[in-house]
Amino acid sequence: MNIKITFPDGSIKEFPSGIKGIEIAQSISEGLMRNALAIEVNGEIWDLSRPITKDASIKIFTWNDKGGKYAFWHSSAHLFAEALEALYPGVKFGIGPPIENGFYYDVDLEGRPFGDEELAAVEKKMSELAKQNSVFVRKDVSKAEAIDYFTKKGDQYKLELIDGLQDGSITFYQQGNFVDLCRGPHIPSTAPIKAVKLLNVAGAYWRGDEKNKMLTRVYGITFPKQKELDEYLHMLEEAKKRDHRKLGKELELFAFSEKVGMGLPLWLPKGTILRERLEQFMRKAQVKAGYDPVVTPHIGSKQLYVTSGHYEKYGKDSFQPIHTPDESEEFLLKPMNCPHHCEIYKTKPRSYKELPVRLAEFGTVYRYEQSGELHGLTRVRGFTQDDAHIFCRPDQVKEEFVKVIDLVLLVFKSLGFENYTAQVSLRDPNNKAKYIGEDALWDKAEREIQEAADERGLKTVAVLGEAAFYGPKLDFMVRDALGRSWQLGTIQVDYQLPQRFELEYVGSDNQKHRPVMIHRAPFGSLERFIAVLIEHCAGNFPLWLAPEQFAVLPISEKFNGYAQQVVDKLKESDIRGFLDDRDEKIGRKIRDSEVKKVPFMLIVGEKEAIEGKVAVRKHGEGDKGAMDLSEFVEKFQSDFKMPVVD
RNA sequence: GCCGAGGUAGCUCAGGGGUAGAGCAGCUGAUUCGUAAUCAGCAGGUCGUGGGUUCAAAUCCCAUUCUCGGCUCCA
Repeated sequence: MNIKITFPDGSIKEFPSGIKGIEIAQSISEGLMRNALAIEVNGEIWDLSRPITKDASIKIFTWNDKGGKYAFWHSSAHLFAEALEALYPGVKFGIGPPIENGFYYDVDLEGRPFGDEELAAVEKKMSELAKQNSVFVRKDVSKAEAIDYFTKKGDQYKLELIDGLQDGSITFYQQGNFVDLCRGPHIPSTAPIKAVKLLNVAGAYWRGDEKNKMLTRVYGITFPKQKELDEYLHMLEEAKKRDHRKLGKELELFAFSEKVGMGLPLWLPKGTILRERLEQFMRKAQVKAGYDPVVTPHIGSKQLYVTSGHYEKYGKDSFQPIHTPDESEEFLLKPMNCPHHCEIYKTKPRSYKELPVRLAEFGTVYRYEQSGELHGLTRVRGFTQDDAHIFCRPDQVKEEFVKVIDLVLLVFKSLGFENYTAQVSLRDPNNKAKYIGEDALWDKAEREIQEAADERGLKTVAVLGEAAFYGPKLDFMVRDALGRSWQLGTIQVDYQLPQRFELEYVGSDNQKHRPVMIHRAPFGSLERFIAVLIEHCAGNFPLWLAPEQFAVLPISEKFNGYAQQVVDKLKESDIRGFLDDRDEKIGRKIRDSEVKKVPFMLIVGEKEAIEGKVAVRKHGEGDKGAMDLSEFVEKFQSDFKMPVVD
């Protein structure tokens, strides 16, 4: 009996029933057969050795496909497990999935030490085993068989996994002496795994629950060619050079001090310029968008946060209350600006005619983050949000939300953030106790967010369990140099705080109504935004943001006088820079400014002094030739200016 | 908070029981120079902190703190 196989290009061929993926690959070309790693059959990824018995649409995966890489790395995880078991008999295995770059395996070494030396030994064993070209064999097993096997082996983690599986849908995979509970798919054999690197060891709670035992997670990556591994490792090295913590130190943007306290950044003069430029940019954009700036204190009475619900939710895990000499008073460092803004809203009766009221503040907030969470500027304990709260009528929610989306997109566009993900952060439906408020309002808010995103044609990804405790969010996620994803901009619809603070407005019907609040921060926090910005531009900031836009470099001390005039004139035009009047050769001065990533170097010597010119050199590009100072200013004027805010 | 690895001069790093090292940065002097490092000299550290072992500790042990990689968390 024949079956119909549909190829990705839409063509259909007939094959005998029971044909294997690898045979289909062979029928196309010998080359494809050699490179094939897995096959997609009707949307499911299969082993190449699994017989296909029904009509199917197929796609053959090679190393160039994500599906192919996943199968490759999944098989590599098994190879790792095989090597580990060979060296550490009795080791117990958790889960070992492929990930975006490589794979990991969670293992229980029962206290046996596992460091760099052990890593290297396992790595070596993996390469040895790979060369044996063991075939990955898939085997259907009954639940009883599966339980029996792992009971004998004494692996309680696998037994726990089997417990959650349906009888009849359980498969084992074996290569060499190693058998694993696994749904697959796998590559045909271990031979293609030519280059192996175990990257690091970390702790990970079994099943991601901190109440469970912590297992040892080993991260690794493999490639079909050594060269590809070398390139990957080189790429990692390059990414590390863009790490904002490294550049922040080198470019003197910010610092941390043990004495000040962990997670409390100190902004150095150059970093402060950067920060203030971004702040000015946002202030301008917000004035145009109808926001009113406000300022509120850094602390607030405990009662404020009891009202908002933050105290109940985070009180124990926050900085603890500040006490006054009169013991009856308690104040909290503000972890949020919204309660303060609610109180501003309440300072007078509001009419439906004046809504929406948009209150904006660069509010510095303090949150007690767990010590292990702190990470450069991306996760800190004191940071400044470009916060604002929009108080509007229910019929204005969508329109206001869309306007905020536009503002976030303007920010991202102005700073060249093109690779963001718009994430709709929803409630975890299985854990509603984590959230406050009625279902109906949550559903409404979630619907409004999705509609607003759709209206702007945003491609969104919905993620359950990521909502704030008072409402769903639209989060804009951006990756850092090492591919870690961070939340920057965020927009939230909130029906809860207006209730808790009993916010009201008088409608056209002369009745009291409850406004809706939209929380929003396009940058998110200046700290995190700047961290990601640094990594995006590798410290080469857009000219309008650069802390130092130019350096004037005299050829020798004889021209320091003229050089100073140049500096003064540029400063008059609000262009930032400095004079390098050190007794050094020009090559040295250029090098130092290049290393500091100063956008423009203006070199002045005898010729320039006589002609009243500057020799312009652009960072990373080189000599642009001599020109009048006014010509220089004019030529790059648009770059010096802050992006136009529409 | 949890698991693991680290902390030596301002920075990057060597040294792993026997008098604290290098390069860069800094300071002083010489040099006055044309597009990515001029030369010479000087100075700089209770080896994260606190205990312990030892005749002797940067080095070995314990505790603590901070940093790094993950996990959990993230208003």
